[in-house]
Amino acid sequence: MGAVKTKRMPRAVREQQMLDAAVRTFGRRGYMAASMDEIAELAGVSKPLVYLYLNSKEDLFTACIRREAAALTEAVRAGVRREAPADSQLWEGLGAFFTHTAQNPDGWAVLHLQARTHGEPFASEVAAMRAEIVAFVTQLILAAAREAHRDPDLPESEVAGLAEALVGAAEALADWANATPGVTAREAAATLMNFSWSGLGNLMAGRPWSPPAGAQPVAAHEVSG
Amino acid sequence: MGAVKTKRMPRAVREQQMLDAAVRTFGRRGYMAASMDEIAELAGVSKPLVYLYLNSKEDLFTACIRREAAALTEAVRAGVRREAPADSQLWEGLGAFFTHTAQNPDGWAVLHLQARTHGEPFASEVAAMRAEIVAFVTQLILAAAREAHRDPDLPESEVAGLAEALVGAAEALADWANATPGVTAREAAATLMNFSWSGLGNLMAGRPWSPPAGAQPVAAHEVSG
Amino acid sequence: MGAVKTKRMPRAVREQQMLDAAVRTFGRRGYMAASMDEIAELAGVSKPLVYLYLNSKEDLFTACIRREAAALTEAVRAGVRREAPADSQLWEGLGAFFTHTAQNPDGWAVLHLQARTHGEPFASEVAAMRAEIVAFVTQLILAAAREAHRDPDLPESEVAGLAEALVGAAEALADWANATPGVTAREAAATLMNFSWSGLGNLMAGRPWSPPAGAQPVAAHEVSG
Amino acid sequence: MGAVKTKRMPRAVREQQMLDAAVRTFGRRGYMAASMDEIAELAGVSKPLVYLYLNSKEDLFTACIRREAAALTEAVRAGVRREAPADSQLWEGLGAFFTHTAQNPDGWAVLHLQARTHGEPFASEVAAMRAEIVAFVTQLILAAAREAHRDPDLPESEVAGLAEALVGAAEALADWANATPGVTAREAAATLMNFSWSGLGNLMAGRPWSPPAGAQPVAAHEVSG
DNA sequence: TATGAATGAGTGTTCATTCAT
DNA sequence: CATGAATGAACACTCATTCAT
Repeated sequence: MGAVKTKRMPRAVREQQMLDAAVRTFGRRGYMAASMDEIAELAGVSKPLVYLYLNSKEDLFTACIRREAAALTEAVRAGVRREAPADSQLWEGLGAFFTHTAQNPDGWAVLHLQARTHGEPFASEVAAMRAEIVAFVTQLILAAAREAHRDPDLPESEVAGLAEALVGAAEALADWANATPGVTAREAAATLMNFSWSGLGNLMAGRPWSPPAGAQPVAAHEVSG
Repeated sequence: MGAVKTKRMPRAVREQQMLDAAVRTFGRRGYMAASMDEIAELAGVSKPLVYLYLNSKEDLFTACIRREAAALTEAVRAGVRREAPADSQLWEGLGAFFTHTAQNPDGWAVLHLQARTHGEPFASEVAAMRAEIVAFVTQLILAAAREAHRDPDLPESEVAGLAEALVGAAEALADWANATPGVTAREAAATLMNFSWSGLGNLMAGRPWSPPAGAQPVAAHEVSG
Repeated sequence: MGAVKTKRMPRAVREQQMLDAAVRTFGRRGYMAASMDEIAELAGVSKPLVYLYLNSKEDLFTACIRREAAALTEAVRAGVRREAPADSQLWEGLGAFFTHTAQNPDGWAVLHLQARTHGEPFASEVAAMRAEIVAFVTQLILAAAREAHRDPDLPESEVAGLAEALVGAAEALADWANATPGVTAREAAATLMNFSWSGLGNLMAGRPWSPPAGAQPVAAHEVSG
Repeated sequence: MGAVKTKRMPRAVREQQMLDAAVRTFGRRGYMAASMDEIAELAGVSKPLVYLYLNSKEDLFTACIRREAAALTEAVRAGVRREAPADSQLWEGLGAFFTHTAQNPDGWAVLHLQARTHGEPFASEVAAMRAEIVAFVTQLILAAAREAHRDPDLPESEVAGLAEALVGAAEALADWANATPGVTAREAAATLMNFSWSGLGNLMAGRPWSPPAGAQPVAAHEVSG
């Protein structure tokens, strides 16, 4: 199952192989239960090489967190057209988010489960990424208020709480979609848009949210597949 | 800080002391980083006694999960008047939930962080509790539809997704409230009710949700205290 | 060659067994080349027990140094009659010193070779013991001057240097006596008394130093053996 | 602080750079704690080159011992006028010895501390050099006896012991002088001449040894500098 | 000549777990 | 009922050493 044993690779390539193996192992076993032996074997290299390139288990885990956090935020960023209306941006962002977490379950487990469970310095590493996302959602909510020609008389902390709730819901739905066969990224995004934009009250009243024309909730290749 | 060393306690009492120590240690250090030595010392007993009563680290952790899961579900159950309208029940349940998680941060960490991060058999143990809560919320949503005199033409899986989203949002807000000084259980519950019941769209339109008369968002003793 | 495997010893006894094994191993292999595995095996216990009782390799080595330093200074102290003339005291002290180092070659190696070669905190540990001995010799030299009814117009630092030289000569002769079959502690002591008390010049002139009546250069049992 | 990285040096030069780095590292860290990585980096070359030129860590250390032993004996030899009286030769030899050890503390540490502490084959390597010095001192003592027109009725082994004592005292004083600010090589030599030539007894009687006219206790360039 | 890439073997240390009392 | 004494098994980490280029 490990990578084919190829010898004499340039350092950059080997490092990525190691990070791949580490993300997979950390994501499945957890930070402490993962052994450097197992990671090295899965990467197809000897343990000393892992230490030569990545210094320590702690540094290796931190590198995993950073790489996966960057990949996730980049995926969301790339999926959102910043000039679109607020609900379109949210719809697109959620689509990109659920698509990415579905395609990278181990990376998602590292970020969402493992990094938060093993104290400093890992927790703050992933907290920084999460804060970035929460800030983005907060801006979206304020933009929606502006678009509705309303002063956001909601206090700051109230908006922060709403953004937290939305992000938390998205995280839970990502786990749920990964664990429930047959639920696509698009469906998860639609469920969350309905929930968050219309609210349960409106849903009950028969007024669901519907995707704006032209919004792209998931990557093109996913739709065609 | 450990329990005062008293001799000859009845078994049930000793066991609770051990579970107290274990929940605290597991919640703060994590499952793997917690050592049986530390737990035994914190409980004020010798290590062999922990093994005599609780068999193994795995069994001890499982016992922690079960006890904390039971305590949490019981707290929510006790906070909800089952004959009240759906939104009242949700409001009361959320109040009870945020109150309990705020008062039991270690137990909440065991359930929400540690138990889910260390594979089987712990993950399914806590998944069972979570499924129970999700099922309760699902029933609430269906009841709300009935109260609104609408057939729930929403497909089953759609409702399940909504319930997952709501529960996920609640979990995130519990962490947020615990980490943000000055946010009370009542405020967290109100934020989530607004978010989930009215939806962001209605909030923007100036139609927030407001607590029904007679609903108790938090346990009575909390209000009086 | 290891101690007979006896089970369930009281802690104090086991600790001495471990120190015995450690002194022997450190003395022969050196601090770094000695492995905790080897020490544990030689002591007839498992490695975790060594750690349980003695904490770390560093602490174990420090404990060895302290025990051997205490034993050596105690042996010298016990061999010297403090009310005797200065040269008698030196003669007795040297006898005790050479006897002890001959009977404890591993302990002597720990003190004289290993502890000084591996930096702090070991070096200062043994330096303290050595300083004590140098101070004792310094007092002896000053006492000799007083006995000769001379003001010691030798400057302080000069006397310190003489004491250093005498102690250094004793250390070298201890190694030499241990390495040269047939050289007894008594002979080594006599050689050094001649060298230091009479000086080469006097020896050449046919005026060697001779042991004062009643002085005991070596332990009684050694003489009879 | 390492040598400037210059390419294409002749082999002999590169080898000396490596030995310089090795002596410094071995002298400060000890044989086992010194890593080939550190030595290579300090020498400004890659690790394989060190192995190409010097074969192994053991061989490298042996080469260090040999070079430093040769340098020390050569320094002493160069400082002594072989046709002078015995005490002059000793005085000059000691001066050269203390000067050299003060100027080469790392080399002295290698010879006096490290090489003797790590077993064969290093111990016998340095023992050979030491034996040479002891033999030289033995000859000096016998020559002094001849000069005093006395048959050395001292037995061979007695003279050997005296030489051992003198050399041991010199070694200890070298360490002492290096560790004690303000003690010069000349003072150390004078102290040891007094101690060994006159003896404590004569010192007490007010008959110290005094340097013969024309004797050179330290290298000429030191005096002028 | 010179080196970046790579590893086998071993180190100190920890921990869950079990006896004998 | 309760514990001091003890260990098998594993883990993170390091280092001398060697290829392939």
